[in-house]
Amino acid sequence: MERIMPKKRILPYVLLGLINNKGSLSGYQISQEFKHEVGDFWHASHSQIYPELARMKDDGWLIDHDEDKSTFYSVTETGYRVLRDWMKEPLTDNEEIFSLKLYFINEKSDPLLQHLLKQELKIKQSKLSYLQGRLKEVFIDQKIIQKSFGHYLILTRAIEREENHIQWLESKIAACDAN
Amino acid sequence: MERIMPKKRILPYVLLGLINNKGSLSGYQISQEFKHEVGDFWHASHSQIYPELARMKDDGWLIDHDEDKSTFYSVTETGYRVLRDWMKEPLTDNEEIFSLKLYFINEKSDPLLQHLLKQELKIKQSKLSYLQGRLKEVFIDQKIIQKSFGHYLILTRAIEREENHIQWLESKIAACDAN
DNA sequence: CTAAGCATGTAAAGAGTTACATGATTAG
DNA sequence: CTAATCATGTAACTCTTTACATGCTTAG
Repeated sequence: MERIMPKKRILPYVLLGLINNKGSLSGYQISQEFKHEVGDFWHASHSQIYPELARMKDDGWLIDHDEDKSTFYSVTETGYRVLRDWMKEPLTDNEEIFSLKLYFINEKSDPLLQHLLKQELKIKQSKLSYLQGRLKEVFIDQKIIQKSFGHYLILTRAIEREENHIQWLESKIAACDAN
Repeated sequence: MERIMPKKRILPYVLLGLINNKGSLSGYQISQEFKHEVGDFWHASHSQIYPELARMKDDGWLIDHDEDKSTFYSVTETGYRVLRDWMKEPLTDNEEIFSLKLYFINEKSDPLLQHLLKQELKIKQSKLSYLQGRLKEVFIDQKIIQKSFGHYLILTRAIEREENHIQWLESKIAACDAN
C-alpha cells in the first residue's frame, strides 16, 4: 500500500541555508551565489528562485524587506528550525547533499559538523567495500579488462576517489575531535 | 536573437552507449545496469527507458528483436555514428559526462581514450586554479574561516579532490602513452 | 547612446519521477 | 498459494529550463 510521496525537494532548504549563511539575500544575489562554490553541488535559475522565495515567505520561513530596488529575505525562527531539522535528517549516498549541509554550517563548534562527517564516513566506507566487491566480481581476468577498458578505468577511479574522500573525512574528524 | 535551443539530452546517448557496450540489451536489463557502476553518474527509470528506446528505434538508431518475452535492442550503424559523434563533442566541467564517455570506451587502443583524458585534464587544471583563486579571495583571514567553517571545508575539500583527480588523469595519460 | 549588468517576474515546454496497470514466472 | 522478480507500458505530476517580458543603472 503505497501512498503518494512526492520526491523530497531540496531547493527550499538550499535557499534557507544560503540566506541563513549571509543573514539576508535578494533573489538576484542567490542566483549569483550559484555561480561560485555552491554551484558545484546545486543550481537553480532565477525563474525558480523568485517564486520559491515568495512561497517560503507565505509559509513563514522567510521575511522580506525592500531596499534599493531589491527585495531582501531573512530566515525567520520557523525557517531556521526547518533548516536545522533538514540538516539533521540522515544522509544518503549523495555527496551533493553532504556538501550542501556542510556548506550551511557556520561554526566549527556546531555539534552537527562532527555528526555529518561521521555519517558520511560510514556511507563512504560501505560504498568503498561495495566498489571493491564489484571490481573482484566483474574483472575476474585480464581479458575482461581489455574488452571493457573504460569500465575498468572508471571503477578503479571511483575506488581511488572514495579512498581519498575517506582519508579526508577521517582527518577532519580527528581535527575536530581535538577541540 | 536567441533561437529555441532545447537542453541537450543525455539519455539517448547513455542508452546507445550501454547497448553498444553489451551488444544487445532489453529495457529491463538497462534499468538493472543503472543499479551498478553506471548508476553513479546517470540514472533513468523504466518509464523513461521504454518510450526512449521506441523513439530511438523509430529514428533508426536501434533495431529490435524479440526473444523470451523480452525485446532486445542493438545499435545500428547510424546509431553507432551518432554515439561516436557525441563522444567526440568537447567536454565541459561535468564529471558525469566524462565518466559516461569513458565508460563507453571498450578498447584500450581507442584514440578517443587519450583525447578524453587530455581534455578532462585541461578542464580540471583550470578548475583547480579557479578554486585556488577563490580560496585566496574569500578566506583572507582566520576570522572568516571561523565564521564560515563549512564553506572553508568544502572549498579546501574541492581543491584536494581536483588535485587527486588531476594526478589520476596524468598517471593514466602516461600509462596510455607508453603503448 | 548603447551594450552590459542589475533586478524581477511569468509562460511554455521538456525532463524525470511516482503511481497505476497488467501479466508471466520462479522460489519458498 | 503467495511473495518476489521479470517485463513492459501509460498517466499524472513535479521539477527545471528556456524564452518572453519589463524597466532601471552604469560604463565605455
